[in-house]
Amino acid sequence: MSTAAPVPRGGGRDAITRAARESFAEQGYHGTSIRDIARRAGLSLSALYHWHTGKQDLLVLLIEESTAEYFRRCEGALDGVGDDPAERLLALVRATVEYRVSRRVESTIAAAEWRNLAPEHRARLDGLRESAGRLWTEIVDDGVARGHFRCAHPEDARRAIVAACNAVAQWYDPAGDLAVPDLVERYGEIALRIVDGPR
Amino acid sequence: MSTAAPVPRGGGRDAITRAARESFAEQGYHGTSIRDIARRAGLSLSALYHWHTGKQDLLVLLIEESTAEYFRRCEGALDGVGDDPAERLLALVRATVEYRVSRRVESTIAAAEWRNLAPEHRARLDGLRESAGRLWTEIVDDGVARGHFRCAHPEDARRAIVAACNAVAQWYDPAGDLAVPDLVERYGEIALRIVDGPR
Amino acid sequence: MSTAAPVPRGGGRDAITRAARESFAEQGYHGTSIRDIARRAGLSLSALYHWHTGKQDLLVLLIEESTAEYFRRCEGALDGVGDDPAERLLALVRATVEYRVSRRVESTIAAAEWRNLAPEHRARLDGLRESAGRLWTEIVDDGVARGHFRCAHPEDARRAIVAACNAVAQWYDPAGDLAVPDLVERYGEIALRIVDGPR
Amino acid sequence: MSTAAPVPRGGGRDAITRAARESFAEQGYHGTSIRDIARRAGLSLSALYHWHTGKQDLLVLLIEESTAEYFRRCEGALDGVGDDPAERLLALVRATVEYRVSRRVESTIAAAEWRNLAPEHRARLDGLRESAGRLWTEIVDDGVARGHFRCAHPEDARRAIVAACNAVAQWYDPAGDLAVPDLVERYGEIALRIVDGPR
DNA sequence: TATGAATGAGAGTTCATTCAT
DNA sequence: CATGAATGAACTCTCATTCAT
Repeated sequence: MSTAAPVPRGGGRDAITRAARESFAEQGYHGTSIRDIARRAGLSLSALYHWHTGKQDLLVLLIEESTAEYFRRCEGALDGVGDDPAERLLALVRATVEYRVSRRVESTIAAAEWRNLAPEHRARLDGLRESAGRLWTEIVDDGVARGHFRCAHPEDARRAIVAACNAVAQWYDPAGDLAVPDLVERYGEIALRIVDGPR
Repeated sequence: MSTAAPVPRGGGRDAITRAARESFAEQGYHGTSIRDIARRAGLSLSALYHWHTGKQDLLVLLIEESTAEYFRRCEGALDGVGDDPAERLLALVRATVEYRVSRRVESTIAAAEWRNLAPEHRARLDGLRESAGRLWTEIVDDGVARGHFRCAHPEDARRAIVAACNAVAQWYDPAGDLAVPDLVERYGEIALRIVDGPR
Repeated sequence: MSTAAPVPRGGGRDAITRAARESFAEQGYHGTSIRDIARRAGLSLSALYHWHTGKQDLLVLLIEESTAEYFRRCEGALDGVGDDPAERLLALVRATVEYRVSRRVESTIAAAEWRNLAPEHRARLDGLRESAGRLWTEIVDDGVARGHFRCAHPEDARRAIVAACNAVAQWYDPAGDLAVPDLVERYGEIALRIVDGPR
Repeated sequence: MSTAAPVPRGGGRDAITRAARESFAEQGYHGTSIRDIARRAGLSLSALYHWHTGKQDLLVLLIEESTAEYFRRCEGALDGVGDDPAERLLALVRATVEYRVSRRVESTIAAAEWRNLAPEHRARLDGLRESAGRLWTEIVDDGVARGHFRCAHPEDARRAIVAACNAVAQWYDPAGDLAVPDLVERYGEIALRIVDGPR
């Protein structure tokens, strides 16, 4: 099902994170044993401990890296556009959808296994998560305030948009016919409809 | 954190399912030990096995019951309305949102732990799940076909609506200010916007 | 595989010993759970404890009863014959073979599960067992002393005869063609050959 | 009662099989817990699982190895002699008796715990067992056919001989006065008497 | 008589992890 | 860099048994 190929010299670290990524995604954090990961990576248990301090370490690694990337993508996307709410909303939709399809596995792990982060790590990452959340709120609120968006319940509009974008990871098939830019456009359209913005 | 009250004689079965419900929701299926459940239920480990055949049994029980209820609610809701697509869509939104908030815990467990159902049970329940999914598809497709809905990508519209409704379970607070009928109205409005239907 | 028929009133006790007999024979003492027995008897666990004090009780019952019967049979057989060693040997062979085929199951249990008797019970039954053993020794020794049997190693002759007779329980099929009297005659012949007695 | 000496590093495997051997022999398969085995081996429970896949594995190991050895011994013994039935019978008696006393413990386990082999393993080993059984049958039948043996019921003769030889494991004391070659001679004599062969 | 409910101890097995080499 | 050997705690589940009714 995976990397049965011999691990290239020095490639141990990568092989392990890759194996952890797949295992956590398929069976969940608690459903995955550290032996599953080692086996999948084609390495010994001890090799795993040579590179990582433990199972939790692997989870943090995967979630932290991909969550940080999401945040960077969001900020980058917003940097590139003006202050028009619709434009900004579309930028955020694009960043989210692209992230969700390009980092399908990690983003799903992040969503499902967040609660299994050790408190110390969760606390730290909660900050990032909320920052990203605030970006959406600011944009929607601003759009409503300036009359670009017409929605009676901006909070719900925001939640609906985010939920719709996130759900993409659950069904999108990178090998299928639908190209990412088209996907982005579709969900931009949906987002604008939800806030009844200009189309 | 829970049922510290002594379990009345013969009340074991309920105490256990209740405890399982809470534990699975908080820590996930694999993250919950049956000792956790027994402790939470205020019973011995063996009592748990007196009432149930095992951990899997408890999971199936919770998921099956609530999934079946969801399906019943959907059909009931559609039975009560005519064949107008918008009306039918609103009925389904109402059934879904009401289910998601009234069975918040079980529905979340169902979503998160579906993969942990033993193959035999999953196979059986997959049927129910798909049937419910079809209800959405039929309505959206019909609305589009008859010109009541204007959306270029009905599949995505459907997914967005479902995702938005489902997400309600993650944040809605039954003890808060927002009443369920209002909640239903808000998400009905959002759904109609997504399909660009009559409002 | 067994008594699925409803248990006749008051027949509880018998149903249970019968079920224990079968279960111990098929799966051994430790391999049999008391629930197996109750299920096989078509009774509740509690009914079992109503009639017996526990699992050990059932084992003792079966072994003791059948061991005592064997001893009685042996003594009875010897009572009926004179003091000719060959005659006496044949009587003992007959008693043993008849016992082994008529109480096939219990005698096998006795042989296999003797070590699982609680020390108190084992001590008591060891006496019976040895008494029976002595009967063989006396006869063989007497036969040798009086010149009726010609064997250099009477101990081994005795062991060989006993082993051969006992083994009958492992293969004899009561429903088969071979009648018990014929069987007895065959093993009588074998026994006489082993001690090189008159034939 | 056993190996109290600290287990030398890397000597785990042997210590465990030795402990299993003793425990199974003394208390039976079901009567032995793997904790018993680990304790007796002077190792932790987990060490046991490091070397073996489970309790069944240990049973198979012991039975398979010793059953195979018995078969090898039989064939070896027959290879070394001509086609005279009496000679061949004596060879088989020797192989059996020697095996039974040199592998007293394992051979007893094999006899008592055969039914506890998982079906897959039992099926495989049943083959070996039957092959060994056929060796006896062929010899006795041949002896009768050629007039070297005079017995009316060769099947029973064969069973009696085998039972007598096997029983040796139950009482023979390697530390006692009786040397194995003498023992072999005694049972050879008994076997020849049973078939009424040339002495 | 007979039952259903409940239990504490222990079953076999797997867990994440450590350590000497 | 990497391994094989070993561990203690925890896992799911079954055991023989008891007790209130």
